[in-house]
Amino acid sequence: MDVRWTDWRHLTLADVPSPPCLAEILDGGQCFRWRLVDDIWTGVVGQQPLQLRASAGGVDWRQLAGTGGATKTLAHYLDAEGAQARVADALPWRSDPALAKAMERFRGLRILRQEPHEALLGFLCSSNKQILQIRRMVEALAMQLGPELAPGLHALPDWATLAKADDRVLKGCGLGYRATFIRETARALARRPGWAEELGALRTEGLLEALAELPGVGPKVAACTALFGFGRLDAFPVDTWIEQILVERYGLKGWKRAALERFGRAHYGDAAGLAQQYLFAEARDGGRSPPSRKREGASGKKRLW
DNA sequence: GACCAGGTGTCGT
DNA sequence: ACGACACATGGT
Repeated sequence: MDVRWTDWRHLTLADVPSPPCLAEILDGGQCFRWRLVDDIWTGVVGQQPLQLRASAGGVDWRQLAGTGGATKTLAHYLDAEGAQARVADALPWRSDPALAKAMERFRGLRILRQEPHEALLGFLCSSNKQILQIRRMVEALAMQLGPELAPGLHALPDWATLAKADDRVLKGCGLGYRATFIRETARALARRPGWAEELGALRTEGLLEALAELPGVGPKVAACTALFGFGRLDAFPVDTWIEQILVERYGLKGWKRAALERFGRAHYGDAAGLAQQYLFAEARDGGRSPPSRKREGASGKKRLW
């Protein structure tokens, strides 16, 4: 349990997130690899264990003692130079009060630059599950099948490992019926190690179609993988939360998810996925009751982060 | 115990 | 093409 870390270093961020916003970035449901203990975030970026904490002007961070520098990795992962802040300004917030409110409340929110592998694996676990449960599944997969990088800190398993994994081990990770999705997708991708580069060469529309050919990948998981794993800011995942907020704020009752996805991409434009992230954070913020078909329970007051 | 969860696959019309 | 339902598991 004894992990040796370097001294803290500072990373300046172009658009500084507040501590709650940093929590939303790291643990709001776009990524499932970070956990918070005593104001310090611990996670794994690719093959690199890292720790983060909020800091004036950016974040403080450190890595395992004796490992190669991770400055560039982290700067890219967090979009330190602020590419997203610039495209965010092109979103239609001037004419869209709902979006403007969310962008103001979550200033500094950003899409993490995850690897395609991590995003796909994480969102293969996501169907019909709460974010907390997804994080536990991904953590279990790492602990059970991923290479150990430091005591208690594991990378995610690769597709070849997942393809060969004992069914009982997968089920033991709490995957439920998703174990089949993961095993079958792993079998398909283990045979082509260059899958991410191949798919990455496609335009977003083609990327979404290609991803959706994988078992367990429908429109929503494909959009999340494109957005979070391939950096396609024009991808627009529509889940229960986004569906609710679009229906509520734009009067789109009765619209189907495919139609809502088209609406989102048309209305928000090239950075629709970033707009989605603001709306998602807003929808889940403040212990609002989840989008329920039946009741608006007045008792649902828990913070998920 | 019933109901729900950042959906998807598979059936019926 | 669209709607309904099952799906494993864990939490409330």
